[in-house]
Amino acid sequence: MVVNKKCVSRLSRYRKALLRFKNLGFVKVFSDTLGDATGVTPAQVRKDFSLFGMVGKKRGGYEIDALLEKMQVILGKDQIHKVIVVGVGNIGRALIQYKPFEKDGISIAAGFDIDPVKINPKAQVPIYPMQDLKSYIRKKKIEIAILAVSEIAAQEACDLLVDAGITGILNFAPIRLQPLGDVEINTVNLQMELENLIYFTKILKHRK
Amino acid sequence: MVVNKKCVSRLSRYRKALLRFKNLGFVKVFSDTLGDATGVTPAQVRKDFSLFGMVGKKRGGYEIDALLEKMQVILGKDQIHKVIVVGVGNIGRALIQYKPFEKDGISIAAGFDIDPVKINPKAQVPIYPMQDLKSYIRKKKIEIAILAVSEIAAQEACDLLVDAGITGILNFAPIRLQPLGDVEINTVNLQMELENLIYFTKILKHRK
DNA sequence: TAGATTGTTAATCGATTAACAATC
DNA sequence: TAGATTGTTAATCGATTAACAATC
Repeated sequence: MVVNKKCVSRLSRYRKALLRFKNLGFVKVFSDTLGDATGVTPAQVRKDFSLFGMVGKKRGGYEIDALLEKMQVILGKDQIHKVIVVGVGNIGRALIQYKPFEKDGISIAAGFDIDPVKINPKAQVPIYPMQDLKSYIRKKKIEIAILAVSEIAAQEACDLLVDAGITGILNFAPIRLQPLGDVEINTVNLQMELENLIYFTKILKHRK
Repeated sequence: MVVNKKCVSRLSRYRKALLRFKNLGFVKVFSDTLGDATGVTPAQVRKDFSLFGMVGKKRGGYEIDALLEKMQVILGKDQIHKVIVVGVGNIGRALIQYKPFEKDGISIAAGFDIDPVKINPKAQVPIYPMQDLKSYIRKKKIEIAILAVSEIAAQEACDLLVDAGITGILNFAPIRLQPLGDVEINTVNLQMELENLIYFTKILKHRK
């Protein structure tokens, strides 16, 4: 079982490129071709594939359909994943309305917020009060939550989510969450990303 | 000159923790304390500091104020950075309104979009048509852009930005941009992040 | 002084890449 | 068959950690 995050991310990238190839009418790819398309060395492609148990034919390359089918299963693309959004501020609202998720098999099932003004159970994506969070997660068997609350509220919300049985959190609060239970957390720290860019931009300038 | 991305990200983290310590009235920290607070080994803290030329006193630890001052300069916190947002869809709009940027010295100066309906030069953060992009960047000496257009429009928009002189791009389109010139690109791929969570969530379940 | 903490060097670890035998 | 490409092993690379001498 592959537990390397980068490796799994590359798998997503391969998959996307393969779908493109398939659309163009291709049936097979070589590690070389796919590497080119994804910015990865051919050796890396072959290594990754063998790690995930995807085999090709010496000299014949890899069959695109076979690869896609296997990836489908590995990445859980064989079913639609229901995700909730906790915190319906700017970011939360944007993600609730974010279209591209749909075609990726990700469906935003509901939003949650403490602010009574934001509650709207009748909306296309219903927004419920935080009190309903736990029962909703349990009833609908939600596993993944997007956490888009403020920095100060994030840890508490995280604890609630874990307690309710959430096992994956995409966190937009600019802090390192310290989970109480067994949960996978990916953090998108926008400030840090920009800070990073500012730093490297400065370096670029100095190099000239 | 440190060109390691992870290392710079840690610097952001240290800075944040140090601000917290300072607020609590602390004057010095040890690599041990700071490591604890940021989830980094003390050795890593010291290594990072020495890489950035920040020194402490043997036995005395590091002076918080001195560290912060140095970090301020390294991370460009001594000035306000004007950033533009290209693509005023769900994500773009959310980022334009995202409050926490302000206290981080990041100011969203303007938005740009091709859709005439979205243009609004009178708004608090004015939204201009794409035609004005290049002249705006040049005139206002913008260095960093947030790219929040659709996947199909992203590469072209990227080229425009680079041509106009942008040196840092925070990209939200789920593709690997292939820049024409010298530009630093950080990509936030939301689909991939969720896909990743789905994968690891599945693993967690199987382990039980 | 004795003790604690830095700063740096060396060791370790993990991930990527190169190389090449196996084989289609 | 000759040639090309996989699959895997070994080499390389880079980043993290451990260790410890220097020193406050």
